Parts: sequence; C-alpha cells; structure tokens
Amino acid sequence: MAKTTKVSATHESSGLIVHISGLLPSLSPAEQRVARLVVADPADAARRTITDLATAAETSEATVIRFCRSVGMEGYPQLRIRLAAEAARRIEPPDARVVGGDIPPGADLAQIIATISFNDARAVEETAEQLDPAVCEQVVDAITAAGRVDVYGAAASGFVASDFQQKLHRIGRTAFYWPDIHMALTSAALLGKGDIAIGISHTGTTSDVIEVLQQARARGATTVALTNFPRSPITEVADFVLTTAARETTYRSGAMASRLAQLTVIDCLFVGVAARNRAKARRALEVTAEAVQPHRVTSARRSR
Amino acid sequence: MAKTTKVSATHESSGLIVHISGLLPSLSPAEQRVARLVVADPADAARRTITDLATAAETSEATVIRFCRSVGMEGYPQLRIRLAAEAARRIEPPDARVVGGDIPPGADLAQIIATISFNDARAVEETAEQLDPAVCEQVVDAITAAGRVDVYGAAASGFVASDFQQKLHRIGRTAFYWPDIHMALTSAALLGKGDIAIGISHTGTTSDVIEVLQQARARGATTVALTNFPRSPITEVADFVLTTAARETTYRSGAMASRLAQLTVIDCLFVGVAARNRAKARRALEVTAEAVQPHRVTSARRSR
DNA sequence: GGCATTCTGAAAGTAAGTTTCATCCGTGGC
DNA sequence: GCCACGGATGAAACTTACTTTCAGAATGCC
Repeated sequence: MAKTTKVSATHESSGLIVHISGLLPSLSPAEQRVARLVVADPADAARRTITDLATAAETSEATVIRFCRSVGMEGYPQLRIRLAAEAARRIEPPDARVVGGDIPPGADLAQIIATISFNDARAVEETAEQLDPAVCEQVVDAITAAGRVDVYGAAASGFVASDFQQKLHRIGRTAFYWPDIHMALTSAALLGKGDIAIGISHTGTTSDVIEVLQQARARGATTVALTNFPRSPITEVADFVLTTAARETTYRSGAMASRLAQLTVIDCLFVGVAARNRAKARRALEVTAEAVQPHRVTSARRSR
Repeated sequence: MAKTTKVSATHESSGLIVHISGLLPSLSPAEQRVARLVVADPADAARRTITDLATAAETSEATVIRFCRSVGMEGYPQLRIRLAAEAARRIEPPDARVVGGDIPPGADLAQIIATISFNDARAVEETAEQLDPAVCEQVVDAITAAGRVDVYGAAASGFVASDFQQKLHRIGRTAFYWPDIHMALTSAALLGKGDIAIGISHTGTTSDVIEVLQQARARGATTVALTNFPRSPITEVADFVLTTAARETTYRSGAMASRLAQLTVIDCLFVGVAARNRAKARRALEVTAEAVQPHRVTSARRSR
C-alpha cells in the first residue's frame, strides 16, 4: 500500500531512536545510561566524541562501543552519523506553538505564516499518505466511464467542488456543479446508472450534500464521498469514500487546511482521469488554453 | 524579512550543500574534486572515512581537511555529521520521476498521488518561506482599515478570490468578488481612497484582472497583486505584491500547486485580519456557524 | 629567469575509536 | 559459609582515523 518506498526509507535513516527506547530495558545499567543520553538529545550525542559521551554517561568508552553493537551499529562513528541524520529528520516546527494549529493572540505575521503553512503542508502530506490508491482507481474508473459527473459541496467545500467540475470540464468530461440545493437535487434526480455523483463535505454532516447524494444513489448513480471523517453520516450514502487528513483546529479558524487536503485529492483524481486518455485530455487543455490567450498580456514590460 | 527563523535554521543544519556548490569555483582543483563528490552524494560522503574520501577524490587526507576548513567546518568528523544531517533532511521524493512534476505516461494511482502531494506540499512550504511578513502586514493593515475589499481573479484564481471574499465576509468585513469582468470593472470604478483591490493571477498576465486593478488604482484604492511571478505585468499596477512559489510544471497539468500556494497566502492574510480584532471575528464566525447548524445532521449513525 | 605565492602530498604526530583482559560483583550450588 | 560461574565493567594496549607540519611542485608575476 504505497509503503514500499517508505519502508526502505525507514530502514535507512529513521526509527533508530524508537528502536533504542524499545531496547532500553534489556540493556545493562551502564549501557542504559548511555542510551538515555542518546535518546534525550540525539543531535547532541552526535556532536560528542566517544570519550566525551562515555564521561557524560559516567562509564568507559568500551561500554559505549558495546552499546553501539547492542543497538545494531558497527561502531561509534556509524552511530554518530545515524543520530545526526535522525535528529535532522525530525522536522521541528518553526515554533512549538505552531503545531497545535491555533494561533496565539499575540502572534505576529511571521508566526502566522509559519503556523499556517506548516499545518497546510502537513494536511496535504498526511492526506496523501492515507489515501487508498485502490479506491481512487475505482473512482477514476467510474468518472472515466460516467456519462455525466455531478459534484456537490457547500460553502468552502463548494469551491472545491466547483474547482473539480471546472477541471473535468476542461478535459472534455461532462461535469456539473450546482451551488443551489434545489438545482442540485433536480440534477441528482436526473442521474442514472453509469453516472456518478461526488459529494464533498469536510465534516461529513452537511445535510444538503448528503441528501443530494442519497437522491443520486436512489437513481442508480455511483456515489462518492470526500470527507475528513471516515465514519461520518455522508459515508453511509456513498459507494466509495475518500478521506482527507486535515486536523482542522477549531471551526474558528474556518476551513483552511481542509480545503487544501480536499484539493489535493481532487488533483489526484483529475490527473488520474486525464491519464486515462492522455491524448484527448491534452488536446482539450491546449484548446482551452488557446481560447483564453487573447486575455493574456505579453510579459514584456512597458516602460512606466 | 521573514528570515530570522530561517537564518538560524540555515545555520543549524541546512544549506551546507548549497553553500559548498556556491564556493566550488573558488576552491583549488584538488579541493574541487572533493567538493564534487560531496555535493553529488552527501549521504555517501558521510559514510566514508577521510582516507576513503581522499582516495576517491584522488588526493590526500590533508586536502580533505583543507576542504573542511574552506567550507567553514572545524574538521572532518564535523563535516561528516553535518552531511549526514543534511542528506537526511532532504525529503527524498517517493520517486525520482516525481520531482519534475509531470506525470509519466505509465504512472499508477499511487505514483500520481505521491507526485501531486509532494509538489503541493513543496509549493505551500516554499511559498511561506519566501513570503515577506512585512508586506503581508501592510496588506493586512490595508484590509483592516478598508471600507470595502474587492477581490478579483479569473478561472482557477477566481475560486481563490471567491474563497477569500467569502472568508472576509464571514468575519464581518465588506468584501466582494465579481466573476464577471464587466461587473468587476463597474465595482472597481466605484472604489476610492481607503478601499482595497486584490488581484489574483498565477501568471500575472491575465489582462482582465490587470485592467480591473488599474481601474481601482486610478480611483485611489490600494492595490494588491498575488502572483507567482514577481516581475510579471500585474505587479506594475499593484502597490503591494505578494508572490507564491509554485513551480507549476506545464500548463498541461492545469492549475494545481499554484492554487494551494495562493490559498495558503490567502489564509495568512485572513488570519492576520481576524487577529486584528479577535473578539469581533470570533463572534462573527460563531454566529455564521450557528446559522448553518440546522443543515448539519448529527453524527449519530442511524441503523442501515 | 628569478622570486613569491599557492597548492599539494608524504610523513610525523595526535586524537579517537576498538579490542583485550583482569577485576568486580552478584548468583546459585554445595 | 565457601566456592565456582558468568555477566558487567573499566584500564590499558592497540589500531585506526584524523590533523599538522613541512618540503617539493606548480603557478603566476615581475
């Protein structure tokens, strides 16, 4: 499950600290002292010489070497570089307060930027990690085969829905987005077998979207839900469920990371669909790009 | 200039490779051979002993030491652990082909997901890194003080514009978004001193948006451009320029990373504005959240 | 062509890491 | 209570890695 590359990466340069903590109880007392120092501050340990570390752990160099062997390293220099690598890999967020996601009252702009971008990037990465390619594949197949694609979403998710609709439209797929609940229901009622309805709701509790999906499903259309919560109500009316992994802080911050996560999923589906028929999608994109060409000014700067 | 945190981070554990490449031409021939090996594969270099590396570079250990000093390191062990740290820090993309950003013809869904999320996350992070908090601050000030906020954007940037408009509206600021160019021009003509117009264009060449900003500026409004290209035409009609850092591959892939980067900037501005008047913004968000409450179903699952 | 300067590696020297081994200490058997 | 045993430990010997010194080679400048 997309983990092949990850596993090797893990093997290469992460997990040592975890590994050591796990081994800790089984080590001899003197080695434990060394281990505790290493776990407490890997980066610092990496900076020390073996003599230095031995002294700090109130033991001899020999014990440090033994410790290296105990945790599976060849020797001290090897341990050192592994520790340095691991310490570096722990991406420390720009600010401790940044992780939680809620912005402290006294925050300045630099801090706000750091917080938001950190959380946004995380949401994108984590969403991708937990996304099931097999489900995506099936959804892509369904979209590709569909006579018509309806995308639903309200408020912030509405923008995402409409973005997807526009993208599909640009590569020549028949897609609709209805900002109005009545029109959406009407449209859903006209769907049938072989059509597909995609409902987007961060919380998975937006009744309008659920209702529309239900309608679509009743008419025989394939239904897809895109939500952050895999056990939310919307998943009950969906044939396929795609989830985002945005740890949206409080509702107070409004939909931020969730949108980005949703858009990432949308992009994956879009590219998947486009890849199904490269030639056609490409041609369509070229034609549409040409169409807006007159609305672009040349980048040659005029004198002020 | 946003660099305070960055500088220290750079100082600590990144940029060495870049630093070395920069220094490369100024090094002596033998040192250059060493440098090239190091830059080509830092992780590998970190694994070698000084003798090993010297041999590989067809030189003596002494030269390697000189090289260490030349790049500002104390000695070889120090260089080693720094290299190990840096190599680890470079988040290696799931697949080499993933970096470019264009999806290879035979790609499967897992690969598409990896590629897109990688590029999206990068765009977000890099945008944040190069964003100037000082300029953001001024824009936030302008929005806070503005009597009216107009946000313009076409196609994909239109969604972003409309998202921003909706967000500002939710916290009680008077904001507009016009999907129609005529209405946008009309609206811009009615702006005046103390109002603010924000134009979003990834390429910075969308004539409609430029035109509207120009109009707004002529009427005395403050103008802000959000674009990926700091020297594009749109920047000429803007008092403040905010840039994204999305290396959007080809037009073929459609706007993907660029939107996310734009949204990140928007979120920063939004939070900045909201933070100016926490109490009011919070109250407004609560009220609006309550308003849609009847449209949420409880998460209690009914039996199927 | 001579001189200064920089570059370079051999060799010597120093520090770091590794192995060996004697000692210590606790455990269990008698 | 004594002794044998085995693991844990550090001192010391040893090896390897790293650093410095220095003299010769190469380069460039009068």
